[in-house]
Amino acid sequence: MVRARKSTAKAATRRERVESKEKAIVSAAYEMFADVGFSKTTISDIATEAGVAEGTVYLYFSNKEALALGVLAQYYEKLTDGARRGVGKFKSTKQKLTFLAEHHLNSIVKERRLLELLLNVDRELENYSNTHVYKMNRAYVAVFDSVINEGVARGDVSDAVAPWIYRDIFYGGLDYSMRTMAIKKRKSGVHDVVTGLVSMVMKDRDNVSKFTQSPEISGIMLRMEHAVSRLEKLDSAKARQKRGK
Amino acid sequence: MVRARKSTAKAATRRERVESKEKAIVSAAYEMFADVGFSKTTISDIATEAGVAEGTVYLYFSNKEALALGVLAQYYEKLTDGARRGVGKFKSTKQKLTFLAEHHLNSIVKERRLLELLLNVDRELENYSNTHVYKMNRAYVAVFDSVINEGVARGDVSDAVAPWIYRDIFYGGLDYSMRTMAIKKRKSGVHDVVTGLVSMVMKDRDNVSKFTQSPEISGIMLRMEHAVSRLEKLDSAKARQKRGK
DNA sequence: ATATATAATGAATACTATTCATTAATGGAT
DNA sequence: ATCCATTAATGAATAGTATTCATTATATAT
Repeated sequence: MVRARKSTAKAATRRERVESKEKAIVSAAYEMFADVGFSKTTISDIATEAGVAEGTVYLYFSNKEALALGVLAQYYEKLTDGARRGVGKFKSTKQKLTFLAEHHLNSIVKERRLLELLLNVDRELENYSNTHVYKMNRAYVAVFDSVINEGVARGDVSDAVAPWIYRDIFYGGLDYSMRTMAIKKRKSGVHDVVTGLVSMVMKDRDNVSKFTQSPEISGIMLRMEHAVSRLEKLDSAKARQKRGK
Repeated sequence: MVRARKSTAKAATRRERVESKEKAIVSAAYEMFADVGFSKTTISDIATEAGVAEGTVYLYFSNKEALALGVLAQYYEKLTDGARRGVGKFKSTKQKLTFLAEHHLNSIVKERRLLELLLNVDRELENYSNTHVYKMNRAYVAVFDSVINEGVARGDVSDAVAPWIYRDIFYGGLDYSMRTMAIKKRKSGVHDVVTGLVSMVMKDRDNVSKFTQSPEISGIMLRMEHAVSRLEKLDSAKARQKRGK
């Protein structure tokens, strides 16, 4: 940790040094925001941790909130990267969705406070749609969207619901589930949440068996079975008759 | 607004006066938190609006955050009341869920900042489960839970997913949808979100018709129909034969 | 009417984000 | 190598706000 800030000194060009200092500040902030939350970490703490003076922070970020946006940008970068990588490894829509759900849950469980940071900071701005974080968020959820669109094309996902609604239900459901799991202190629920959510998004093929085993359908099938077997007997009888003629 | 604080003077007993003053403070805070958000309203503003001195606020709430919890308690009271009333008016699970979704969405759209307040303040506390707000939250979602449990008993809702997971998906989905609608500035989506969400929670009976009209199933049914009608013809022919004997 | 307890006040305190006048470091020109 | 101009960094000073607390007012009981 002491040596971490040496990276500042190593860099050769001025530009590089400046950039690495910015990274040092963001990293320090990232760590502390994730650790004790936004309101409880002071600029002074961050500056100390990053090995700079308080005023220096303001050379890189216009205020504490802007710094939070910087942290979130880095957060999304990690998230998006993981999502893209993972989705590439799977073939079926169901597998891809399952991966995305698990990946999201695991990530936000570890850095739960950053999610809160996101929810706070986010829409204080009026022009949120123009911020960098917004664009990073779009990039992240674009991974989900493309899986959904592909799923619709393949017939795995119903097109009765708009993709953006699936998306909000998916991530809203995951985030809220994470919260209640955190409160209840059981992480056992992860699997149940993921399968529940995925099954709700997928046009569930398994439901076919539920249908065929439902009283209505199975009753009809039974009657038809009888009818057909009777028909077959008659048919073969008739055939024998004909042959016998 | 000037006259609002007269209610303080009207009360007869000391206890009543104290309680009405507490209400005045909470109401002032409620209004301002909902209006400009937590961080941008000062205790001084709240005190002025409530017609008391700054120090007085601290006689009723130990700090700003505790005041926020008081505000949220009142918020939940309203929400829960509306939810209970409305659910009572409907018979079917689908109608009840639809009502709950619409009620929630409409409420949080109007007082969106309070939702953010909730998400912020909430789990800063380690002992969140012991807070009053937590209990109020439980009371609110209990309305949903009872609808789900009833739905499962009636066969309208699959019991493959745990109620608490339905709940998090439901409210998480609603809250996140509200946010994206707020960003995109279209409130047109409300209906789509509600029907989408409700259809995902319900064991959708409408899917029966989708199945029976699907190429696979309708093909089988057609062939069976032919077979059975042939059987019936043969049957009646045989009957005629017998009678003719 | 007085004493005692309860409530309310607002100036003083403490904590932090943010600014800004001052100082240091850097890289190119001579 | 030295100087100059530009860029970067510093941290003490400022400003804003939550919170405390010594003091004052009000209400109830005797």
